Amino acid sequence: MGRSPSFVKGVKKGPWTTEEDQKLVAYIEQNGHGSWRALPLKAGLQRCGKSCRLRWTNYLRPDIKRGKFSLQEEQTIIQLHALLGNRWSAIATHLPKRTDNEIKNYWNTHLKKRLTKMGIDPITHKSRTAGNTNLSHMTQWETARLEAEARLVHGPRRVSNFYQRIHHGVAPVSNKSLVSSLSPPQPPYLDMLKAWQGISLYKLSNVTELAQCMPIVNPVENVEPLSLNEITTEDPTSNWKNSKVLFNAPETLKDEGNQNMVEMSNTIYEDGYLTDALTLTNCLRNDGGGGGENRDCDFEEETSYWSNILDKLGNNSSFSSVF
DNA sequence: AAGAACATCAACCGCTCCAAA
DNA sequence: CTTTGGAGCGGTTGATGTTCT
Repeated sequence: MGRSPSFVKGVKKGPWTTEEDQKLVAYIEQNGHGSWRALPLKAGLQRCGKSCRLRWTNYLRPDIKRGKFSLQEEQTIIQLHALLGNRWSAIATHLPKRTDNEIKNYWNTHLKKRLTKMGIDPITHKSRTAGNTNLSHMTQWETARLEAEARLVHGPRRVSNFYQRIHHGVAPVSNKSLVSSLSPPQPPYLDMLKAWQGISLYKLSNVTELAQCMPIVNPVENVEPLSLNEITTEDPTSNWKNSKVLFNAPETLKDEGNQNMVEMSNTIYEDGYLTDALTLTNCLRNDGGGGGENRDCDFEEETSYWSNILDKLGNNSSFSSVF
């Protein structure tokens, strides 16, 4: 694999030999990489600094996990891709020991094809059939989602259900699309996604920061479920900052026509910071909206609702500190 | 068995970002 | 404020491996 070696101005290209690898590893272990540009000369390599950096970060680094991606890793990639698009480095920050290059390759060679096969657009993460008919498009969408899950999930599930939820909405792939995706009226339960979009637009300078507070943390096994309604606090931010177990409440959401019931099961997470977009949404709603309840409202009402929330965020220092 | 077609993934290229001068 | 250069990112390439016909 790789490319055939070529020599330009004494700089070697193409696949690395074992000897070159050994030289690079030995040098970095002893001296650190320092300036990549200066490294090849010091390490006795006829490579450019860029090539050395790439070889080290994508292959030789000791903290790299190689081999097959686990189911959880796959789901994490899909979730994050739905939110971040092709921001591989940001996605890689949530997959310990995996490199952005590896994730990118895995997406292009496996996951993208798999989603396409399932009838899901790998760019928007929306069902390709959803817009083609006026017949219950959410039903089709849900069918595609369930089919996707059935194929993706082969064992017991205890992973974030953010994937499920985000598939009901627009998957932003850039800051620009984040902005535009806020404009059109959407089904009320898209508010989970809107929460993230709103925060990213108002509180974060870039999407990478958003990724860093994504709900991808270690699930806690064997913890008794809490009712979503048990999460009540005057200061919602302190709730999810300090709580260990946030919720594990089964929730039923209705689609926009109130015709199809969609069962959603939330997952318990353990962490000291924000763990789930729905938790955020529901905590913020304890000001009278009621946690997790279905809300039928028009776009204007939604806009006003989110303006209030964003005002609240702006006045809350502990919230800001999380980000 | 052999060639074609497809899949995989290490590595390169060109671009952007950002800190330092 | 502008310029410069290093580092990093995402898209793409192409050699090699695998499957299909």
